[in-house]
Amino acid sequence: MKTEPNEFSIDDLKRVKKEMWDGVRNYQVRNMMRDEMRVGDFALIYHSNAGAKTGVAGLAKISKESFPDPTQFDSLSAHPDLKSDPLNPRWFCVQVEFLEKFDKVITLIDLKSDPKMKDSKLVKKGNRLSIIQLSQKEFEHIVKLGR
DNA sequence: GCCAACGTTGGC
DNA sequence: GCCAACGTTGGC
Repeated sequence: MKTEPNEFSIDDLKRVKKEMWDGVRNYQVRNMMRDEMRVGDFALIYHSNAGAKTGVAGLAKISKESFPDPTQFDSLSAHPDLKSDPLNPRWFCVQVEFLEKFDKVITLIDLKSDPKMKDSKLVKKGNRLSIIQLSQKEFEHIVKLGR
């Protein structure tokens, strides 16, 4: 799950323990959160736009399954969607809970040069989704690198 | 700051 | 439904 660390980082998640993953306004990503994520699923936290520290920063888990993203109805939020009907909401989010911060960031450069990651959606060009699915093996490999 | 690679919008 | 124009993302 991508986040810009100057907006919300793994350190912020560690401090607040749990956070609503709101603001997603992409249908594919919404569908992943709404239809596939379940309580207890693991999620790697990825720092984007972080210069040399762009990469995977830590581990979290899903602590609450999808619910309507309240920020879509808030005209003062960063991503209001006034066309979304409160009785039939368009956007959903999940809640994420901190598990651990990795000792070092596994940089995108590391991952791109890693043969075990060569088939991963994470290193494929053109991916702009803020949530990217990994295989079990890819996930376990990154966790091992992080620890 | 640049720009490729998207996704969305809206006229037709 | 098509597609040009536009806006956004995110690595570099």
